[in-house]
Amino acid sequence: MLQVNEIRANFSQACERLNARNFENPEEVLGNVLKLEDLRKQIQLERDTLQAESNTISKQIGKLMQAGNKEEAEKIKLRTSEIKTQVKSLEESYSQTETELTQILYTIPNIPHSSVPAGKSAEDNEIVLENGTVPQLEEGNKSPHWELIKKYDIVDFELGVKIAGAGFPVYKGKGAKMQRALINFFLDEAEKAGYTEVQPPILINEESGYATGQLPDKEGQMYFAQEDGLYLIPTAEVPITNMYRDVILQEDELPKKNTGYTPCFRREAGSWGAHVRGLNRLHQFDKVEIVQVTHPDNSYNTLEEMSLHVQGLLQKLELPYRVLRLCGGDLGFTSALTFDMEVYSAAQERWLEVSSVSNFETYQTNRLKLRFKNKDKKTVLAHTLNGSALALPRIMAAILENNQSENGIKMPKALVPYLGFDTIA
RNA sequence: AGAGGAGUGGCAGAGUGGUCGAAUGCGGCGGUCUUGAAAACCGUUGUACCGCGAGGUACCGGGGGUUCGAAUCCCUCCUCCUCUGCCA
Repeated sequence: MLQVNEIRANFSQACERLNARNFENPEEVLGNVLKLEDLRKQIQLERDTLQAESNTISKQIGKLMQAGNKEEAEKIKLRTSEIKTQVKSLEESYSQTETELTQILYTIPNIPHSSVPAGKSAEDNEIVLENGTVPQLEEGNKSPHWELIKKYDIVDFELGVKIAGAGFPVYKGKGAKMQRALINFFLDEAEKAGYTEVQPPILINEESGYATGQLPDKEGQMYFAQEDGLYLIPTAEVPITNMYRDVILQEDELPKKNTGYTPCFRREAGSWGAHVRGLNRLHQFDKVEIVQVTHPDNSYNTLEEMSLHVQGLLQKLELPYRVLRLCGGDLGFTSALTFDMEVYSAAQERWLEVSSVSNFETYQTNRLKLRFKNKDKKTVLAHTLNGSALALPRIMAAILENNQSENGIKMPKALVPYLGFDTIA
């Protein structure tokens, strides 16, 4: 959620940046925010003044009662009942105004960083760099992963359909082992990079969903357990970042670095099509996430650091990849700047997104009330960042496709100690 | 899941209708003393919002109510502890 005082201080700049992500009528919407806040302040002033008077009178009544002067006390009581009705109605318009204000703020996405290119869709994303060589597969060994997993019997979609439904694969044998190996590899690498591992709940309450911005924006994309009012997490970002909700840190405690492995659940309603075969898009998948809470001055250095960490993983897995700077139209609702990492999937002959590394600046911390005490002992909002490091299914798809040959599928060296085998044949 | 008990400032813990934003202790911060440290002593020490300021308002698990006035009384929800039951 944007900070109103920031909107006020940088109004035209905010409007201009929101245009970069195709937000409609920023002037009108942000203007409304300011108007509503002014109104809120005005109502508060009125209410507080009346309340102050009422408090004073109440104290007088207390003294009179103690002195035994009941008559005088009854007399001034009249005024307080008058105040009471006024305060009550002011109270109502206050909370109404405040609700209206937050409702609007919930609909406003984060303001894109100045480096975010304007653009409508993924096609306008900027390619920052490409790394690694795209393998040339020989004819006859150019199968997409959905054929390979059948051939070697390592992932079974039909079985998943029987148990749950489409998009819930069953990993079997070496396929299951690959999952476990990747999770351990990613967690170990994150730990080496200074992240503390956590295992959070994978169901979250409504408050957590609002705090990191999945609600109300992505309501329909999360599975919901009606009976208990809990959502299945779409990413570990939600529970991990929410560990710091309502927390005031000391400046020297920053940065906070956490990593966690969780399953992730996405309903992805209506997004089934040609490009979502096999492991490309699932309702349930595994992911290791990295999350940082930083000083506002450092968050963009941290974003770079996190991006390099993810790239390091891809290099160790010997996967060709590229890094994209997302354009305004493709930028997530809560993000100020996002880099996507895509690996090349040699049989599908296309790039697959495997990680998204984002800086949310204060957009999340404002809702989280995640702050720190700076050197001047002032309490200020921290910045949050997170990134996938990494999401498993598409990594698995790319490893399978890129390393296939007539002798089977060769595993990346870095993974062999975790797997206990070097080939799937 | 049932019965009982409890939720107060960083922590411990008092307060059961009026001057309580809240005693006291510990911790933290500043100072005196000391070559330095410890001890001792003195002072200070929550958050948010409104106001140019003086200052004001709200917050004692969350929400609602009674009252001129609520940490204190009532309702409701949540959490924790103890016992019983169930269970990976």
